[in-house]
Amino acid sequence: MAMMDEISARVLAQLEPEGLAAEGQSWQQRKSVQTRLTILEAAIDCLQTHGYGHTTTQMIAEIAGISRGAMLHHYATRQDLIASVIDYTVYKRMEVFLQSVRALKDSDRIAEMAGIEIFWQSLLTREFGAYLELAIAARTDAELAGIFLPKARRYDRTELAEVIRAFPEWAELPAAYALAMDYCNAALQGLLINRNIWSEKSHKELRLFVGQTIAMMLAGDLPLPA
Amino acid sequence: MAMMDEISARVLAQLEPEGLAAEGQSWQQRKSVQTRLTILEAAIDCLQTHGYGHTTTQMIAEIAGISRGAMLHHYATRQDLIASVIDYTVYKRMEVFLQSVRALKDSDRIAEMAGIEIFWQSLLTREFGAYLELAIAARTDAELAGIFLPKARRYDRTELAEVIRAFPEWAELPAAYALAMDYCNAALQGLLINRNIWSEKSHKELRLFVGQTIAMMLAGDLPLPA
DNA sequence: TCAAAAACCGGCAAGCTTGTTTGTTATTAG
DNA sequence: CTAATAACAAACAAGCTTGCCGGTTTTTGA
Repeated sequence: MAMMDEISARVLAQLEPEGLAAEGQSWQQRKSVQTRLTILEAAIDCLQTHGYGHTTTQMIAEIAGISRGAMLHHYATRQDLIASVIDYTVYKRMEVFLQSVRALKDSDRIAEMAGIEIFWQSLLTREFGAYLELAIAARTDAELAGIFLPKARRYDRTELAEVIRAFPEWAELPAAYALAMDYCNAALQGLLINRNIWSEKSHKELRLFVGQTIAMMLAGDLPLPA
Repeated sequence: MAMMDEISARVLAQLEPEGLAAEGQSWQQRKSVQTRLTILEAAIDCLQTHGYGHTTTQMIAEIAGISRGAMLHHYATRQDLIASVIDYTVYKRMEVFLQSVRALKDSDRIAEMAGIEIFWQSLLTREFGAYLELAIAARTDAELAGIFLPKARRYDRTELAEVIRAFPEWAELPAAYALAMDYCNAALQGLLINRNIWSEKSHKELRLFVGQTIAMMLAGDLPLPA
């Protein structure tokens, strides 16, 4: 448990956004950090609720409860704000995930489906909702892609390198591990974007199936592609 | 082959958009249909290139090569146009898919991976690019969701009911069939939205793995969830 | 104490998007 | 032939979004 905490701290430090760490400084700096956090949380809400295209700076300022002028003092342009939102959502995504893993008792952790369920729950958070909006928007917005893709790839590498510490049983199957991670992400994200189209029953079945498949990979019961 | 054509015709008729079928009418009607098709194709291009949020009526008219006034004669509001685009993309998506299936020789059709490859290719089309944009936008746009979700669900039902005719070997496993369809869609769509984030190598591996899994389902080598 | 800096607020201009309106040309029906 | 209708074009008003600027209050450091 102590080792787990240490790992979490290290991983989070890797992804931690820049302007938000200084907590023990002057009164102004603490206030500034607090206001920025409020703005970023408001931006996440707006992204999740209204989508990237319909999220305006006015809207974010209103949700955050400050004037637009004050917000532009902290984030000079919309792009500056979005860049910080990306850092923040990536950070929070990993934070939520590690927190869930840490909350598992060891007995639960080893049980089948526990990892899948944590993955799935992490996709239902506000943070991932915002992240998905940015990921989709980056596909058609070259400027956004320029700042989003490097950060997304960095998150992926970090996730790959650290999840195996949370589920050490995978260490014995290094070849299958990376595949299993991608598989889990792809299947569950695909499930997510079809959430409003498919029936709840189909959803549960497919989620069970994915979990079952991963359990079989772990048991070595599924052949890997050449 | 003749039977295949007949099925395609029936399925396409089910999904065919309203104002675009009348081909043998007066000169004006033919011209009108042609212009509408040009507009819809332009809209697909814009959606795929600039995303739902940044696609403007002005932009669509320019790509289509007509004035905005002329376009608004055919589609009075932006919503009217989007609704037609949804119908049209759903129609084209099925058309492309059935066309690919029909082009398969029977020997190829039975081979493993053929179905997966067709699915994957159909996700790389302009039509599906536009469809995905609308699907994502519908998650945060209640008005769009109102017109998109019913059509998307109808497409899903049609796909489920008709793909089994193209791959009759699944008829012997009715319980697994619906699951396999959802699985295929979820995994490949999840793969698609991570296309710019993951490496090409990971992509190929995962695509192979999904195909392999489905082949195992077809062979009855994978247990189904309770 | 006091000047500099930071946090914050409100308003403004420029640009873009949408929907409407008015007008012109081409086609159809009686 | 002629009146009605459809296709098309251009201009306009209203609303929104963004970035910028001037001004106010609070905090900091010398």
